[in-house]
Amino acid sequence: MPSPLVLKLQQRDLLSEEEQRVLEAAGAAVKQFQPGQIIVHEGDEPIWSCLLTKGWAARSKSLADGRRAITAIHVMGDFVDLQSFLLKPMDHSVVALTGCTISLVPHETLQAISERLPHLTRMLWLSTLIDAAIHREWLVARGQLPAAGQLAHLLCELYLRLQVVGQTDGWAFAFPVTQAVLADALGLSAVHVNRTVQELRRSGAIRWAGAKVTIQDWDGLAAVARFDPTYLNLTSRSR
Amino acid sequence: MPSPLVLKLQQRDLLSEEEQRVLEAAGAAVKQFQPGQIIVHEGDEPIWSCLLTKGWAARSKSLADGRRAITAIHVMGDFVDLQSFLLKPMDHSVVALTGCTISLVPHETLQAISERLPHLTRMLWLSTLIDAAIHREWLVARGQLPAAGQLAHLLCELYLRLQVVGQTDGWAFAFPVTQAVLADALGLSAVHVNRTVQELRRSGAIRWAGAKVTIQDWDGLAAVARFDPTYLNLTSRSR
DNA sequence: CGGTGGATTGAGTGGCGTCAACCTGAGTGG
DNA sequence: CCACTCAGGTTGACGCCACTCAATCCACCG
Repeated sequence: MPSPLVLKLQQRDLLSEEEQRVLEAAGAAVKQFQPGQIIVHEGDEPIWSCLLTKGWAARSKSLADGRRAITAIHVMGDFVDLQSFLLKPMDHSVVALTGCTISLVPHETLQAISERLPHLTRMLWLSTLIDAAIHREWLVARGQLPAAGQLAHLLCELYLRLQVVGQTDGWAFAFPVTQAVLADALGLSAVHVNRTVQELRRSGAIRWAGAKVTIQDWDGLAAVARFDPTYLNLTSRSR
Repeated sequence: MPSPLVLKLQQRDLLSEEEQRVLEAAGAAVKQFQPGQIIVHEGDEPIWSCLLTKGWAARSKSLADGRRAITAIHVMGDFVDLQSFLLKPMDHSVVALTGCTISLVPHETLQAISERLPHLTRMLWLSTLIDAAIHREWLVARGQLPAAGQLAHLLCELYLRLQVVGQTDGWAFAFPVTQAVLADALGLSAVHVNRTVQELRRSGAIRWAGAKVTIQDWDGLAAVARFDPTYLNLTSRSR
């Protein structure tokens, strides 16, 4: 059974046996985190990068006045701070949203990959490029969509990303995230997130109870969100 | 005289003679664009990437209803669509904001670099990571700052980026961009951008006449913007 | 059974959007 | 040399989306 990271990359291009082996062996240690715990601190200069193998995490930046902004939500298989290999110091923190299992990949290992395995290097590069594409998409949503559109967009995106790593169940997926977290991710207030969730529920596009979201009307949801999955690069081609 | 791209990368880590030579020789052709002209179309799968050697450009995404969102503003020395080397098809367009000179770098050349020059590859990777860091910073500003803060943030960022490529003149820089473009970049209406510009002028933080912006009070501007330049990675270290 | 985190609801407010008019300067042509 | 045009900047009136504050509900848990 391939790891979720391999699944994710294989979706975009074939990995050789050797590349898969190198990736599976890249983690030097495994660490557990509690919900709310900080996985990587803003300002740090880590000597390894964190591969999220279980749970949900977010990149967050806290402002002087106590507010915080979430700039990315990560799921199983995401290399949450791969960029810290080259980008130092960390300009944001990584927080565990649920209990998390993290595999620590030493920067030495990434350095070695970049020296000896050009194609695998490009695939890792690609995964940071997809992160950037997601950021751009969030920026568009922020500027142009009303709250319901933004929330719908996030749900569409997460559904597809979870599907890639086998974490969906038909049209449903586990979404163990509080509305306060969503507020920080969408740039809305918690109160307004709540009203927006209800709006989507009432429209019949989704069902959302506890930590489980079910998409009842993909087309409707995608229409509200103006969702176009191109940016996720979910097709396999030579890279 | 090194090219602006070399200047930009040298700011982050030393480039060897060979790496500089390769970069300077990477452009296979030069192309001119008029203001408003589209440099790369959304949906295309270019076989080269565009290095902006003169002028201003933006990444933009237009929505069904005719609105457009600008997700990045680029200046001399920026590799505007380096990501199209690995990320296909283009999920957004690149537009010339002024007259532009573009140097076309074939993906073949980038491929060759990635196979033979690991350090230079990491430096190019780095430059896309800085783009992503800028996206994150914009996301934070969008969610957490009022209009004046957002605009101030953009000005602080552009000032530093222009300084790296020698395009500032003391505290002043040329900023040949209409308020309508700014509106699309900040997710505001053109009318509100206008009022916000006036607010910053009145506060004494900047002077802004025609296409020239002068920062009169950096600390004040940075305070309004909650600006912290860490994310631009403007220090040299081994990468 | 009280405590606690999260979801929900209501009332009142304000930042920013829209619409629409007007101003200004640069370029053009008669 | 002036009328005209046009893009971009500026201003005012008015409305709405989303914010804040504050209370209440609910489920779970020690």
